[in-house]
Amino acid sequence: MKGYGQFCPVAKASEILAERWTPLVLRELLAGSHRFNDLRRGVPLMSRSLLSKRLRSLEDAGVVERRARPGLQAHEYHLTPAGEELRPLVEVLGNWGQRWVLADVEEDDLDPSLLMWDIRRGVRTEHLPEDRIVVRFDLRDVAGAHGRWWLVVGGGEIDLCLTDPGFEVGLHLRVSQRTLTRYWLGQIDWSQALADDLELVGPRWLQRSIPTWLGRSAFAGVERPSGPSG
Amino acid sequence: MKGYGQFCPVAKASEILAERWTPLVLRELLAGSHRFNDLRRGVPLMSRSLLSKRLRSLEDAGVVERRARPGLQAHEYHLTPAGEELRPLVEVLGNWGQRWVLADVEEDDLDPSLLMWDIRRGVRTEHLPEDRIVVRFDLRDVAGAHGRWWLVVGGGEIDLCLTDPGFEVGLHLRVSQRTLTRYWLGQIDWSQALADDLELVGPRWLQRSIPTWLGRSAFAGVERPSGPSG
DNA sequence: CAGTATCCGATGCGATACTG
DNA sequence: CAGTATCGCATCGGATACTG
Repeated sequence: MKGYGQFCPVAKASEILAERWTPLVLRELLAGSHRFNDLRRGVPLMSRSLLSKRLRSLEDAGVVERRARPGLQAHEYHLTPAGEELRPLVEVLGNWGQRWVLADVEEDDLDPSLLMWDIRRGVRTEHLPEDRIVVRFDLRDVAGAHGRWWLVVGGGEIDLCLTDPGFEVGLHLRVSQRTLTRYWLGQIDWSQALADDLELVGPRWLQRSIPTWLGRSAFAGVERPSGPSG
Repeated sequence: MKGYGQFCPVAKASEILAERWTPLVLRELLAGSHRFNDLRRGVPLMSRSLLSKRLRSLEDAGVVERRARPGLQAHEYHLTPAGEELRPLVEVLGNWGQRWVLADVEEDDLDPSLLMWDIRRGVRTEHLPEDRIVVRFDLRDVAGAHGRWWLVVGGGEIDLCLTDPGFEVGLHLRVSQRTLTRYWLGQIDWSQALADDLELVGPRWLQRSIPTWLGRSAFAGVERPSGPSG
């Protein structure tokens, strides 16, 4: 049996949406990913076959539209109007998760690639300095290739590299992935991150500017129940 | 693997909420069911073991509180503050389902018990006549025991019976379960139901009053995309 | 009534290999 | 790159039986 055998709108919506991975795929689509491998980057633990299958189900459900890319046999995945209207759902999920679930970040949920990809996507281009800056991130507790990143920003351009792009590094961050994740999520502020284990090396003015253009999660501002007025 | 391995609030919330049956269990709790078998009535196709298991998971997640009932070894299930804050989630799901999924009611989703139970719960007591009235429903296309119902309303009392309670029947409805379901869901109005296959037998004033106190789904008023301004 | 324990079949899903 | 097909296991979940 697939459905719930109920005419209730909550049940009919849940048949489509309350499946494993589906809300995360929607989150990625709503965040603006359209290509298969871009979507994959947002859900790295999901297998290709399953992502393919889910996209197909969502297409059948009228949530996703698959557009062929001319020449190639690849596609682009876009939300239909019905899919766009799922933004409130993902927001409500995220707000609730931020308020009630993320008491502490579990070790299993840390993922340096996901974090850096989010950071890249969240850079506030409107607050960037004019000139190009290379920011090096050293995630001190991450061994191997995923422990060093170069973020190239400025001049309307944002790039994230796992290998040294060669330009001079303007600012160098050394921080544990936990602290950077907690800052990203809004659990601690910049000064608390500095107090924990964030170290900055570089010109004073750059150290000052970075929190203005380094974004945070869309849910960073959600008030927690144990907070001031909760 | 159980979780999604992501620190994202959407992912953490989905680990708890985007599981099979879970949104429907939440719907029932939000609708005010607290006892195991009351919950079951709202999700009749869910097995007891699974409902038990889900309630346990929700308890572990801090969404449900299980209270022992003194003397008995039974419990009452109540939403915690975190659980109460899931009301917007269920509303968003229902709104979206109403707008985009319920194009037509599928045969598999019809369920006379669920429908009559919903109707019972939705009776607008504040619009009821003073005196007790017995309304008999004949679901003409439902064979067997679930095709005849007696709704006893009035004087602050609402009862739903599958067997003749013995009182004099004040109003008699004959209608297909599809038409009654479509009215309940807001897909057709009362006059359209009468035009389809709804027949009423009883005093004129009672025929007039019934649509004022017979409620409809909480999502009946949600505008459909193909509607006037969509 | 109000569940819990056990069994076992369905299927969900990841791994791998393959294709244009 | 952008997926799809196949295989096999692990888990989910329904049926049944059992308990206080």
